[in-house]
Amino acid sequence: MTRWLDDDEQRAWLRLAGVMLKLSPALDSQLQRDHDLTHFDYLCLAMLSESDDRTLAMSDLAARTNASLSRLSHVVSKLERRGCVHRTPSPRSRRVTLVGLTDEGWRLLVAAAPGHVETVRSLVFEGLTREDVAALERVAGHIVDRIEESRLRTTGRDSLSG
Amino acid sequence: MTRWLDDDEQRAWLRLAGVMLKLSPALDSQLQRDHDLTHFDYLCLAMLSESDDRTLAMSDLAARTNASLSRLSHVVSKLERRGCVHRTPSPRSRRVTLVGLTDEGWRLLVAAAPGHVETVRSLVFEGLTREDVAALERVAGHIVDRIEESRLRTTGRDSLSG
DNA sequence: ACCAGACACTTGATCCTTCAACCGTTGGCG
DNA sequence: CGCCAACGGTTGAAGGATCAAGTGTCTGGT
Repeated sequence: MTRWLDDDEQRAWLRLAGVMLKLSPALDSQLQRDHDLTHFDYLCLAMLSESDDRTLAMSDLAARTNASLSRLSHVVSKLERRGCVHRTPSPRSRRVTLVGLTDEGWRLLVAAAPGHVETVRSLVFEGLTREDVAALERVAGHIVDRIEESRLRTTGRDSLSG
Repeated sequence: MTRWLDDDEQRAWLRLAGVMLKLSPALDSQLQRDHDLTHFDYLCLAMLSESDDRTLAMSDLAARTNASLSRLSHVVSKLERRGCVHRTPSPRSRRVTLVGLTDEGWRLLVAAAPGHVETVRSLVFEGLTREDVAALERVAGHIVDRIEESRLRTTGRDSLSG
């Protein structure tokens, strides 16, 4: 019935699980210690900083940070209390709310970026060849795409395939 | 000052972050829905099932699941309440506690394994070449190793390097 | 014009994870 | 022997993520 993983796949899977289990905490821990930020907080600020007017709709920001709207909403509330971000109702449509990076948020991002990038470099990229980096991009992209597809497959239609 | 990421690295990093952000929840969600298990719960049961006597010391299990002792302790308590696992003081040393998989835990694992493996296969391995799998193992292993090293570097000695 | 359903979000409860503090045990050293 | 630092593990509180349910808005069909 079940097609189990062969030895190569099993080893690769164990390692990938290791990355998920260890890398997130490692990034969180550095950012938390140095700037009282989660890695996800940082990602939100970073994505906003790269957008026109440093502003995005909640949905767009959620898509770019790979997060659920619910998760994002909680985090934006937190960042808003901290003065890093502000919500505005969109003039285009009354159901979208725009999130904008404040000067305070920009300053925090600028302060946090070097340490974070240094951590990423030293934990991930240091010692990788250009081919490794290319392979990483390819495989990681493949996985993200497959997850995206499967989400569409299960939320899109439920009644087919029976 | 800071050595920023070049374009290739940045794209690869964005994708890897995407994997961490999306894959864990995807695995959790399937296991949660079908068997009321976290991916981490599952990993604990799986690691125990592959050990002699289906038993490990807390520290060993923590190492194999890439978890902190604290996290593991909470989870083992939960699995214990559920009857999947039991704690025993070790006869060898009074400070280690042994965790053993119960028959109930074994049954749960056997029931959950096919669906979980199917999910992993379809989200990760389907469509990857053998070279991709090898690259994944190599790169992921590299990252885990670097994190391990850096942990030793910062917890081992604090007073040196000044 | 109307209504059903989808969309864009928000909220509160619940659960999971982390953090700091703690306890008893053990190994090493004077 | 007696001390102390490190080890192995547990706990409770605090913060983060998820889930289910809710609000208000927009759209498409009739």
